[in-house]
Amino acid sequence: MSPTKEHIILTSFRLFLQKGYKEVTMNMLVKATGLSKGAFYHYFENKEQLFVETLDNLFFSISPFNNEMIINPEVSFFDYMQMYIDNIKKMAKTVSTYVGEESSGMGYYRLMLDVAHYAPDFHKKIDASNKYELAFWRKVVENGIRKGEVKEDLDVDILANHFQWLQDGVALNSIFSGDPDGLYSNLDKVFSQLYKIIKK
Amino acid sequence: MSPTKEHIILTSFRLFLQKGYKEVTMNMLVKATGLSKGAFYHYFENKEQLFVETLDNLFFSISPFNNEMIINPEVSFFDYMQMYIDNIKKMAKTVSTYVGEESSGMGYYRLMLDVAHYAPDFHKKIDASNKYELAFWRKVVENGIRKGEVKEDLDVDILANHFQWLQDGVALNSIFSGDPDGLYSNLDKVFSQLYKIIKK
DNA sequence: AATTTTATTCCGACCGTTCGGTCTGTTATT
DNA sequence: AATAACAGACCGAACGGTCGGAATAAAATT
Repeated sequence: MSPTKEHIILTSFRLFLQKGYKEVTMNMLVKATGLSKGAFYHYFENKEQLFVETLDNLFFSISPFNNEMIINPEVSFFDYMQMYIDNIKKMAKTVSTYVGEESSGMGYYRLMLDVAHYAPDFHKKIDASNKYELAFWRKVVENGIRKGEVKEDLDVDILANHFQWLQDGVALNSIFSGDPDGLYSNLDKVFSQLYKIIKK
Repeated sequence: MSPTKEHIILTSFRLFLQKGYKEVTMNMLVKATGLSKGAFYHYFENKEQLFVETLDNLFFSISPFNNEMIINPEVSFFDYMQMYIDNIKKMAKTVSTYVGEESSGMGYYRLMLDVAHYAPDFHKKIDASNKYELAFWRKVVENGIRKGEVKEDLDVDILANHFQWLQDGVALNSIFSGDPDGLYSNLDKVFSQLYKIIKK
């Protein structure tokens, strides 16, 4: 990909993440990139395609999962929990790298809503990502039960969902309360206590 | 308040809830109300003030709490949990009454983001509402512990937050997955299992 | 009670601005 | 010489908002 195009995409992503699709105008993008209208419409058909291509390149690369997250039967439930929190932390760092300092994580949710509205196809990708995350928790829970670390009279699906939902809720709340750092400490606290009561 | 103004506010709220602030144009509102530009700008200074006033009248009246939710020491933790779920259900029903059928609950979150952006003062109200909800859970948990229904070696604050975050996470997920009814069943499942493990 | 005056409510054509997008021309690359 | 990479003036449409006036209701005067 041409360096100019890459520059456009990165700058656009930053702005979309800060303000959302509708709030970002082409002239803002032109100004922010230091380029011209001509350059934009040379590389992209229209604003919507630019948005979609931007998402395709960067939005879905932000994921709390990496290669280390592949399930290893040796690793304990507790360690996976910590690993998960670390990855959330990394992901948040990645987002704030793109977005600079402003707008905290609010833009991330805004963008998810825009995705649902302007690029309904990507909605499936978000769905798939959620499914993947759920499958992760499912395996971790199963593993924990098999190893005798976690109580066995618990419904695996519900507990897997429990962790995922809890993470979503904490993230949502830390974003809306404007306390991005609360995400980690709160996640740590509530996960630890939950672990304490599901531990055999 | 004049019936016309009330009509404007209700119609506007419906549309804002469906599409978000920027996506709703004055002409759409004019058409939807069956009135005219003149009528709008007779009652409101500009679009933003209309938005703010609409929120003030309707958005903040939607709350999962009503008079029955005042803490009664006689009521068990379990019953409060059920009551809470019922109120969530009622709240969702209220929203869908306003919004008609479309747009599910996605619009609710979109509107919360718009609130944070266009009416930062209301951000405090959302905060206050969260604090209130948290205080509710806190009392319920304390009461549950005092009555010997809930394990006493649990941190009250964390557990109170736990329930609230969990609710947020389930709501967020059911909205994004486009399964509004999943909210109730999932909430029921995960709350029940959580209850099982915090029960003395 | 009838009539005039005043104020309110509402209409819709219209305004300036901004939006996404186009098009012609210039510069750099091959 | 030909093509790709940009620049930026420009366009029609749509935006939020204005304004003079018509319709209606309320108050005042006769």
